[in-house]
Amino acid sequence: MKVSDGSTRPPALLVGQTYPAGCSARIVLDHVSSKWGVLILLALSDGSHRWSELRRRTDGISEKMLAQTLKTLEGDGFVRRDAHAVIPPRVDYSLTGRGEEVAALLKPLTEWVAEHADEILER
Amino acid sequence: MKVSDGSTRPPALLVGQTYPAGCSARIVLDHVSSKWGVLILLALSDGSHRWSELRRRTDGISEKMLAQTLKTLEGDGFVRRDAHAVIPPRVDYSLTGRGEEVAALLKPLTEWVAEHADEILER
DNA sequence: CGGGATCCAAAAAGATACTG
DNA sequence: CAGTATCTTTTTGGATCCCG
Repeated sequence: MKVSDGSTRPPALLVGQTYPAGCSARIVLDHVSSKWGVLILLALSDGSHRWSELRRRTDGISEKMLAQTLKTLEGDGFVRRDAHAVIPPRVDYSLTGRGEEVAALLKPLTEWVAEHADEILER
Repeated sequence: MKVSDGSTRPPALLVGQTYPAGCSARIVLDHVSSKWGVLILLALSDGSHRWSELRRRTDGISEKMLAQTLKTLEGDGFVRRDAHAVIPPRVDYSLTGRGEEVAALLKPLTEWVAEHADEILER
């Protein structure tokens, strides 16, 4: 008899490992802790922003990566997208409740890094 | 008269932005929050481990990326490398004080993600 | 065992042009 | 303005060989 639940993903925890490759935690962690994911979650942590604002605030990001990262974060339910039917178009992005939760956890990390970065890189 | 301090890196903060591209905070943040950086800091947060252990614990990592990530984290002063002059060679990796600090900040994030990942990805 | 060096294939990121 | 489509460049990863 088959006991598989049909999932193709590895379990969340294996003894002696951090997380198995391809497990759900690794997938979501990659989204959240990705180079641009962190910065966008951070940029949205002080409220709603438009596409063009996010592009400026997230210095150095390409349009492609902004679109891609926003879609990923929206797909994970971290970011809400509000498109207004006006001309010229206006789209606002903001954090969901779930997004606020991770952003709150991200914040201490980024603050610690910002405080110590110069010291870390000197030499 | 020139007032530059000789640094080629942007300042740590600019109004209306998260962090400027290429600034020290962004550089260190990329190291810490990188796909493998997070997992290795996490793997070391419960104590010292050997190369081969880290390779197994960090499921899916290649030798190349393990070496590269360890060097980066060592260069940033997050990881300490202890090579014992024995045959066969034995090298232990552990967190420095600074490494413990970031790992402590990383932990709540990874735990939150591990707890919610399945729910986030379902559908 | 714990790597470093090299070469190649694949994937991710970036730049740019174009569109509703 | 807010993207999409396309092309190029960079980064990553795997495999292999070598060495102390």
